[in-house]
Amino acid sequence: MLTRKRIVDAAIALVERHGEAALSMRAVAAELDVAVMSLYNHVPNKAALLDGIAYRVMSGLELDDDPGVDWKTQARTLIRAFRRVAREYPACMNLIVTHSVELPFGIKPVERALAITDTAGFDGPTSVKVMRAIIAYALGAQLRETDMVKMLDYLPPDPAAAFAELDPVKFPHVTALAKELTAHDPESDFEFGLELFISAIDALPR
Amino acid sequence: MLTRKRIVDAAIALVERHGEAALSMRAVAAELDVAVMSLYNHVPNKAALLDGIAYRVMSGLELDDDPGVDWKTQARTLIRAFRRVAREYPACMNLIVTHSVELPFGIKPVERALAITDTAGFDGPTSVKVMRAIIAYALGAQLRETDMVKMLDYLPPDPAAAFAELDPVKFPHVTALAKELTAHDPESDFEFGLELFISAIDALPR
DNA sequence: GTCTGTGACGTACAACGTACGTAGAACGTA
DNA sequence: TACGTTCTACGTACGTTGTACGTCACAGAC
Repeated sequence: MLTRKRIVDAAIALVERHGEAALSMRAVAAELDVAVMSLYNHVPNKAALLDGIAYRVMSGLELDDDPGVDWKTQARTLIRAFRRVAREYPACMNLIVTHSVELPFGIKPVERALAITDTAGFDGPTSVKVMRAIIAYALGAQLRETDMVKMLDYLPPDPAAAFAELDPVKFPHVTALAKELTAHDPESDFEFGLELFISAIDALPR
Repeated sequence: MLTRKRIVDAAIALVERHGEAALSMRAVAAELDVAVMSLYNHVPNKAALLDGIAYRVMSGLELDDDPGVDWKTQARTLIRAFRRVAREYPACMNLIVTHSVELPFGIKPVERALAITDTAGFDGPTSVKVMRAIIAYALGAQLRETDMVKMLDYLPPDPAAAFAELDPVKFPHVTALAKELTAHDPESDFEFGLELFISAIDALPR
């Protein structure tokens, strides 16, 4: 029996295995060993399938509310939950952020974030701005990461050498930091920015 | 005479007028009143055309180096230069960030950013991390902004009402902040996050 | 004149999303 | 058992996309 759930599952598996470009209705149908048009009995169109992927993936967000700890720990936990999902479905997450499907986040995470900023002591308008800044950072970090991967794919076998070959007079810092610029530890990069953000929020006047 | 420059110009105009989805080789050819395949004498394929768009748009970045002011002002100026470009070519910028074309930024802005963090007194590795965090934020803010626009398009005529109709018991903060959540002032949102970031960087140990 | 590019173009093809019509299976009702 | 209804899987077909390939007109060198 064909089912919307089975279709979305197959689509997710397909995207994770062969990338976003491989996601076509025909490919999904082949994956499930059915005819293409059979899919349309359960999914109105491809955009809806993307929405289904986004919803399914985002549903994996673990929003365990532990009101015993301080707001900073709560905030870190929430953001890292997002990161965990992104690590579990990297290709799908990339698809979600770049296609801005439906509400990019559900409402539950938003509620959770606003609850956290509330316990941190901020008024409503400030809470919304803080949340938006964090969302922007999380989305952007995700984007930058896939950019980085793509860049390293394109670049010659030794990217650091390519950087170092630039004119050191015109690009003194880039050439000097060639090693750091091509090294790539997404997790520590992300954590660095996250702590930066949280400390800045902490320093904000109430 | 058909020219790569004319092709890229036409493509940019087309994207800004009718959106990314309207960018097809055939549409560009029609815009220039030439046959489709003539384009391929100057552009190897569509991906290269996207790269051309990205390069052209990003070249509009004004990187006026004014070493008289403190690093915070320099940083603000650099980031706002990016914002200015994004405001001038919103649709193209959206295309660039979502398709992560080529080097997402050129090398010159990177050099400039590292120079700024250098004068701020950070060592190399820290400078790279700081720069990456800022890039992530700038990219994400851009993304979040177009998401927001799309969301407001989809939502019913009065989005605030839709938010407010949610169950106030399950979503107390969202319903209470319905007005702030649907209000949308990209510039002030962006500036808020930017100042947050800069103050956090300022507070960082050297 | 002839030769050699070079760039504009037409045709053609594979892959895509999907509108539409059909056929068969499952089921309640008589 | 017979019949009508509903649901779902499917085949065919169309328009649109990127682009490989071959052709053809024209410009400049000799």
